[in-house]
Amino acid sequence: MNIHSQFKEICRENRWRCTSQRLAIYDFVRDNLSHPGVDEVLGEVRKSLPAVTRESVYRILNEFAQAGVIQRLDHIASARYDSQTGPHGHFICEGCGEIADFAFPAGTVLPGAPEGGRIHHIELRISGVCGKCRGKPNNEEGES
Amino acid sequence: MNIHSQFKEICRENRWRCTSQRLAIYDFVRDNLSHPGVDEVLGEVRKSLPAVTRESVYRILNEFAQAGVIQRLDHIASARYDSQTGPHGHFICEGCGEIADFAFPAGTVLPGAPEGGRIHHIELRISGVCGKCRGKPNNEEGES
DNA sequence: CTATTTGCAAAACGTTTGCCAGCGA
DNA sequence: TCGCTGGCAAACGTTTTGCAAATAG
Repeated sequence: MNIHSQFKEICRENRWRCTSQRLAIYDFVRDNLSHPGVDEVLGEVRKSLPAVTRESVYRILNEFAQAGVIQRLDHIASARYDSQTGPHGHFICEGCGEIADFAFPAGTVLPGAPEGGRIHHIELRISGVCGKCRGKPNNEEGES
Repeated sequence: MNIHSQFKEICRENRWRCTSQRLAIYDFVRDNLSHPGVDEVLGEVRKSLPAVTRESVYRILNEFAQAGVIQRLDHIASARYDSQTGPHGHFICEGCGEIADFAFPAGTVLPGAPEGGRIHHIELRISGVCGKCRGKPNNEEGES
């Protein structure tokens, strides 16, 4: 299955129109391991579609993320501060934004600093929906 | 050692003036496990110092974070997207903003969803300074 | 007394939104 | 044809910055 038909499949699943902008963005983002920002995507996509705007890139990437095709990495909307500076875990609710701490499971092995680098903070970050926010009206989440 | 003298100690270490605003913010943030945002801190601090501004809270919290007294949780400045949606690790350089993937160390135990919640993404996030950014001029980081 | 720090105001920045024309189905 | 979508422009909220007055040392 090539990228184009894979894309059409995804469009059908999500009831999206198969537009050139969506395809170009999907084409660049899919299998891309460089964690691009909006401007990287915009720059690349404009090589084939010069008229594309930043706003559309935002809209489409956010659609992709919401559908689970890709992941958006800035889970926390605005600045939050934590007095615990040592390694621990955070569960971040996408519904209410609440952040809950948890300890690392026993036996967790922490990776070392990359070649020549230095580590400041280690955080096992889990994003999802908390118990309170599931069961609320307008919540897409299934029950199971 | 009480909080006040602990605070004076920290001020001395960082060559800060020991102002009432800094003390009030330190007082609220220190040992606080609720991951407060700027407005939570502002609201609490204004109970004792009604004239404090949001801008000062930002400035002081960011100083604290830079000194390592607390941690700021939104490590990623602007939106970044990742085609890998499964659990993996990210090393985020505070200097250049680059994000590098790494696999979980063998034997890593992933925690389950919290009571009644659902997990969307799992990420072991490490922030620090990469090899390239150390050794650069204007870099506070020591060598060792 | 001096240098730092605050409050104020405004800028800067990234992101989202409303609307109409244009395009896909 | 119909309605989703993209481009445009403008709004929006958060965070940062320049400056003069206030204040700690």
